[in-house]
Amino acid sequence: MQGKFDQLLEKHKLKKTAPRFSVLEVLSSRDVATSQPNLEEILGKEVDRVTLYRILKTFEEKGIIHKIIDANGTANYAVCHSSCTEHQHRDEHLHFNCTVCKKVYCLNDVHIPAFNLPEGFEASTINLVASGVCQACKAQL
Amino acid sequence: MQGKFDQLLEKHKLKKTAPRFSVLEVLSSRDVATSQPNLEEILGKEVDRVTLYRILKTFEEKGIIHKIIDANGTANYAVCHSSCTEHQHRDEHLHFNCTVCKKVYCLNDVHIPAFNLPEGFEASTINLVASGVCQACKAQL
DNA sequence: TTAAGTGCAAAATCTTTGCAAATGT
DNA sequence: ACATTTGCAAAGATTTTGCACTTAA
Repeated sequence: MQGKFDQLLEKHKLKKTAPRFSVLEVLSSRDVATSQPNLEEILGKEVDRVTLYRILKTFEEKGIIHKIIDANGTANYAVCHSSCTEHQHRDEHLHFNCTVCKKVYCLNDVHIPAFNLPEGFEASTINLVASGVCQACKAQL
Repeated sequence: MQGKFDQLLEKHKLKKTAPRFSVLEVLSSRDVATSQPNLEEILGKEVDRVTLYRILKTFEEKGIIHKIIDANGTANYAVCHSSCTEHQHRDEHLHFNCTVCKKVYCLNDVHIPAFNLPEGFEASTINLVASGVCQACKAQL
């Protein structure tokens, strides 16, 4: 299904280049968010490190992928699940950061419960990251 | 009230040095978390950058301060509000990251609501960061 | 053809490490 | 006096910038 990426890039008026396809392939082949260092490792041969920075930045601005900062401050990326646009990201679901395998799971089904902010505060984005041991890693203990 | 810091350092078997007092003074004089770059700026003359890294690391390990990674992946620090120990941090309250003034507020009064993790996942730490415009900044618009 | 995108080199930052000198107990 | 802690210098890592070359449209 190559056409999927074609459409995606077209939709955002981005040129269909080899490095961009590589990035999309890696990110969409995974059910978890991928850290930038990890991406570099995987794409090392095909995509220049600087190009990767620029692609990730562009994709994020266009709403194609979203960035999750994990507990260590490392950027992780995942293709946007629902309808992110250039103007508004909608990735307000729970992320789970496994401390053993370092994976960041996008738990799309768990929605963030409501809470009250003090008078005068207004939130535009909410980020909920839980850290602990994931399903898979716990099974191996 | 100099004695407060003295006690704090004694309690954790840390030597009472000038740089450490400086860090504690800055952090506790503020009701918001302070970013590391900001700390460097403030302490630039009195504390070496490397020393600052080490102090922050030590303090965090001892449970004297806690680290909040903001939406940009930058580390922010605040003195622990309640009873953090070397073994367990209890900073599971909401943080509010203002996109205008960049401050990170510790909203100790807003507790994180409960949510259900999928089978097999177990969270040891929870981090909830809301981004938006804070009280003070909104008033100035 | 030409604007957008890439890759390399190099600058600018940020973070860590090693070690001698200084400091608190 | 002795173990800790600091400050400097230097290595390592990360991120950004500039610019010539390449490529998709």
